[in-house]
Amino acid sequence: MPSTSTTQISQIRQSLENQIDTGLLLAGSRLPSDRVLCELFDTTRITLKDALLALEADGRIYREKHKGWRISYPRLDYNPLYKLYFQRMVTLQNRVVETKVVATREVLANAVVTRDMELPPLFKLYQICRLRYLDNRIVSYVEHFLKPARFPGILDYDHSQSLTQTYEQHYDLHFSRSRFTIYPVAAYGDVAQQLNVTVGSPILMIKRINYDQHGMLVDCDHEYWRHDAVRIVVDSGEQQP
Amino acid sequence: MPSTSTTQISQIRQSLENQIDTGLLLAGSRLPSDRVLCELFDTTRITLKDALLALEADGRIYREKHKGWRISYPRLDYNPLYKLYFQRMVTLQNRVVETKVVATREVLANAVVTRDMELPPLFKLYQICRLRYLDNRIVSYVEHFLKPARFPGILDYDHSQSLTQTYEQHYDLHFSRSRFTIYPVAAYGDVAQQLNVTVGSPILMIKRINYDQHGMLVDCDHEYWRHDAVRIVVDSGEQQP
DNA sequence: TAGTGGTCTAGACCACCCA
DNA sequence: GGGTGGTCTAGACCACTAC
Repeated sequence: MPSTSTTQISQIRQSLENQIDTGLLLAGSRLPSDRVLCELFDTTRITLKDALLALEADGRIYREKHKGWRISYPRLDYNPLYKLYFQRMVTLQNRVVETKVVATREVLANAVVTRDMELPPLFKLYQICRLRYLDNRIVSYVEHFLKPARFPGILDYDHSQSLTQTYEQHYDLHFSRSRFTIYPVAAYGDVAQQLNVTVGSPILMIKRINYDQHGMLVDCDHEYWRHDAVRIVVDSGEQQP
Repeated sequence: MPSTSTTQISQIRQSLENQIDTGLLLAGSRLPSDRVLCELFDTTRITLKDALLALEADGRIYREKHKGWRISYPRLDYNPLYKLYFQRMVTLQNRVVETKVVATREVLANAVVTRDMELPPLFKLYQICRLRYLDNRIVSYVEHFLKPARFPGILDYDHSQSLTQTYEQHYDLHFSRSRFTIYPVAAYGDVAQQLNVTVGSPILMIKRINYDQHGMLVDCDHEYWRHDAVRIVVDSGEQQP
């Protein structure tokens, strides 16, 4: 049976968890300030923080920097085998997605991207950086890296809509296959800044390497997800729709 | 560009990260005790801990309860589309897996399992709990839930080998399809205890619901992975081997 | 038993958000 | 400018491991 640890940290966590489970604290609602919670549980800010961090790690609560803790929303199902525009996958779950472009530029491929995309050294790529909002809340920061030769002039298009759609309509490009690599990391630098989370917060990274209809590697994505916002769903033994 | 934050926490993190990246600290080697690190970085245990927690969240270091911090090993590639015995998937990556049975029993299905397995209320299941060791280190705690009618007498078998193999050899059962659901959670109760990690540590949960060759739902697994030990790899647009 | 990590206290100052 | 969260100090005791 689950051992009910009796540290203060566990007690505070269980108490808050209980309030969430029983619907006393609804998704999106804000927790009282940490000083108030300290009084409530008769403890110090550090102990309280440990309890909140555990709930954050479990995806039950989340925070935006300097804006307090809130109850997490249900996760979005992310199915890498569904060859739908991301937008459509979201719509099918009765949720609303919005995309904001934060940067489009030419960059030198870094070590990781060079290896992943099998590039020669000192290779220049197009980079498109975007933020994704789910039901009006930031959920992911995405960096696309494109081989320029395959996408002349693409930086001039509007990228607040589906990039996949731009590929199809303007570059006669259809993905034949993609390789997804998914693992937990922490938010540093740009990622922390763009997602507006504390440095070191837990993130679910989804890397994607895409091949066109001729089997050529054309681009790759780095998606950094708020780790409580998403859930990977994969059906084996079935063909994808 | 990645903004190099100048808090002590970030400085300590970057310093350690650098030592790891440059090979001065090798996978598996132990960090000095926290008191020593405090002296080294001229700071307090709490500040140091924040830096270590960030590195843990990023999967760069790990710990076993009361046994100090160590440098993480490369992640295992986990491909849900490969219909191999788990053991074979590991062997192909030149790594060694071992399984230890920690419990076999009959249990009442809890709310989550009842919903996931589409069971009536108050349903009894067989439960097999196992620990997986990768290269002699604990990496995951797995709970299997089996419908008893499909597996008469299975609790009497030896389960330190492949369960899939036991299914095939003794119950003429072959998986036709499986549904994987993967998301980050925190370690509580049994999970924390069995994995020997601090309550609230980050975990990657892999849920599996399995169907036999007649399309019947026969069992489900809850796999709790040390979140730095694994990496999900999915190829879309290809048939699985 | 010594040393380690885990928990906890009671404060402080700073950075940032919002009114 | 007041309140919030983020960072940081300088200690303490306890639980557990390894010897």
